Amino acid sequence: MSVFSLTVAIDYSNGDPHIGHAYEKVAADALARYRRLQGDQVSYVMGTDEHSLNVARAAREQGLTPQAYCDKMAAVFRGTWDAMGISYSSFFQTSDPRHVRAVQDLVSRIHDAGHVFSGTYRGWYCPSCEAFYTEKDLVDGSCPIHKRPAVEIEEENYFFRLSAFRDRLLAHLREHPEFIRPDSRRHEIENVLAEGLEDVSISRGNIDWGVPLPWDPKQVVYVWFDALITYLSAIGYGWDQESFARFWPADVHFIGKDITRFHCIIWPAMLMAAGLPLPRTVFGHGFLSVNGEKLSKSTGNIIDPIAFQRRYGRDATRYYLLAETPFGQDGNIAAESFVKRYNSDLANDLGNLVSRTTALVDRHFQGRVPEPGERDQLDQVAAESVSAAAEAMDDLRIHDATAALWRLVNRANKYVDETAPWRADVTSARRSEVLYNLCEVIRILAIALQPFLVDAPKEIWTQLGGDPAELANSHWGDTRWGGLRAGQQIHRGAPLFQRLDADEVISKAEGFRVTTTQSEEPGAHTISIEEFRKVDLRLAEVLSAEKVKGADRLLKLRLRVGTSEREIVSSIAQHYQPEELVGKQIVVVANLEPATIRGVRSEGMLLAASTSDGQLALVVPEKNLPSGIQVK
RNA sequence: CGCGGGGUAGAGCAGCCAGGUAGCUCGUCGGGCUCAUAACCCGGAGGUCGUAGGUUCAAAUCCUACCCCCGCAACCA
Repeated sequence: MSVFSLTVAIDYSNGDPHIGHAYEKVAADALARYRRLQGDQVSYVMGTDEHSLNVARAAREQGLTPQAYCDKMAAVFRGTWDAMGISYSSFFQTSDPRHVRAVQDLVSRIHDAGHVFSGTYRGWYCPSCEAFYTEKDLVDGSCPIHKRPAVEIEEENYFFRLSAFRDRLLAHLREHPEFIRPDSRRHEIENVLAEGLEDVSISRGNIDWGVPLPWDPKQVVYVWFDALITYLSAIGYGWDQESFARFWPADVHFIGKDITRFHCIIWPAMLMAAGLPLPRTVFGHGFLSVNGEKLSKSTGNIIDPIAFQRRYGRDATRYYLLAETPFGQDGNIAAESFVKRYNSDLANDLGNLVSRTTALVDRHFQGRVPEPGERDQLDQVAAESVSAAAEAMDDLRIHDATAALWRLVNRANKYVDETAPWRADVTSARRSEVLYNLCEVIRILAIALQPFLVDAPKEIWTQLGGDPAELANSHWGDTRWGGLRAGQQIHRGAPLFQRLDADEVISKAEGFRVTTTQSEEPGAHTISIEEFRKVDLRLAEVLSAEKVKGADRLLKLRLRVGTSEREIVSSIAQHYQPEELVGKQIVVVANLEPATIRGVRSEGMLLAASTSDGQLALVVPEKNLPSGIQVK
């Protein structure tokens, strides 16, 4: 028996699961189920990424210990995947003591092998939290708790000598082009490598929520290092050597394209440093949008996969995610495309095929599968369809696999029309072989559809009169023609997929609603009048404006503030032409600590309102007043 | 000149690497069938393949220039 090992990205346990999470899990689930059908022993690993400051904060806000909060969130995620029929074999939390030990073990190996040195780390620090943030944590460059700009600060900690692995990584990519897929992502990584690598910090001080470094417990392992190691710990690294030896290296890591670099550069370098084999393939899949708008954790626009499948069924949810968009490319979710795909593929093609076939068997053969005879080449069509589907799955082209199976569905529907078994002038023998062929096609589909749909295959099998346990134990090879026994009693059932009313789905858009959670209620944190007075807001007049070279978003503005002049840099180049700003009055923060951006000194900051989807408007006085006067 | 992907019927995509009647799904129009979930099957209309040049007997496909979108990187006082 061969082994197949795959993973999905562990989820940041700081928000509810949304359709984007579900997409990756469903795709991986299709692959896992397919490999099991092929007889493999499959490991499918997922989990939650918990050692983040935001997690600790959310726990505090809810009056829970970080661990209690993480367990609660893990239960939410697990519950979602269970409900969707995701057949994971291991769900691992990074707070699991076994994971903590695994991280310490691996980091020690890298350290002992001489790939770690101490150095100075520069990062974003929030004085109010007394803690460092990653860019991932920051909201518009500010601390997510206190909403004030994080300060760039330095700290002594430990570094991983990533730069030393550049040549080996390049060589690996050359020898194993399948290491990064799709190809476009490999090109991206090749370019990054060509430009050279910088060593990366792997620890943080001043944090107590995380994995302590074995050789310096005052520091914790940087969350990314920590998170990646889940791929090892979840399958037994450090606690079940036999399991680990069996399931490592992974065959595939499924990840979102945003984290390609971590998985294609840092992760393999870590493994090289620790003397472990690399995973065969890292697959960076595309992102889903909803009605053309990006899903994003920070703006909180999500579709709840559970609400969606409660309304439309989990097979429809799975099928839509898998068949609508080529895995690897970005996709869009919309009520219009969903209802079309549901009605045409699931209801009209597949469901109706089963319905008309069982109806004919019912009527003409008292519900018993008739005797086989001439196959009319349907056996060949079935074999081609099934093998094309297998080939597509082996190549991780999941949507091609469903398309291949639907070629059989469509051919069978056409066959019904060609043979017209309902007609009175069709001989009983002819009708018998035709309907056997159709039933056999349906049986084959029930087996081959199992990776993609979890409920419909059972229903089809049962309607055909088969034993569900037999289907559960079926093998991909059972799609060979002729497996159906004549005489089997069929049980005509309700339509597999009831057609949806397109107008109703589109107008109500149930389950599609994008819920935008406010990141924070206005006024949640109050400041005193004294604190406000510290901010020196002034009216200023734009004397001149020009683009900052080498930066797409930056404009350099020369301002008159009262009797003095100053320059500020602002990221509004995509919203305003330099010339249209000249002469305008704007509001600036006049006593902001100067900073140098892109080599240009900026003495202050202008006020503008912006939305998450990229609209921006300058704050300007309602009528012109002398520049330099205070705004309050 | 930072790197990469892309611009093909109303929509979404394939074809391009290995030039030679432009294909698929949905929609649309017409027909057939009436077993079936008003489903199924057949046929039609609809494309100067981003623009302009070039190579060639022949270019969506190769070459050059340009325009426009989208990622990544950079940048975000």
